Amino acid sequence: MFESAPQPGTFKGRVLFVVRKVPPGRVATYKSVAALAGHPNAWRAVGTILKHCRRTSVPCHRVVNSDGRVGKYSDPLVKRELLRFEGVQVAKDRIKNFDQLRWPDLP
DNA sequence: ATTTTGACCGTGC
DNA sequence: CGCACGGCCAAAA
Repeated sequence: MFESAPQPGTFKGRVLFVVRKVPPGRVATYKSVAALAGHPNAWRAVGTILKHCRRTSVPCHRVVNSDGRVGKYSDPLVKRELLRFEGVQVAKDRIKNFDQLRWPDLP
């Protein structure tokens, strides 16, 4: 029921820690999360990890694809709704103003 | 332990 | 816009 706290030292733990920091109304990419977690090329693994992560502990709905598409979810419809509820506008599986909503901020 | 799969990314046609 | 390939990492088979 209660998820264990992110274990620092494991890649998984750092990934969850990073995703937790994503502010509401903003979105992060799998690639960025991987980079912040210390493995710049492990974006694919990030997807695998977030899949295991069920709602409630981590806002995994704020992690999207690099090209601005919303990406998969246990229930894609729910993901769009959650984002929309936080003020993120989505049209055709695409995030509007993607570069501006990205977190961390684009250089 | 080895092989396959996948909530991905980038390039190319 | 669409589709095909290659690449990388962790989890599942």
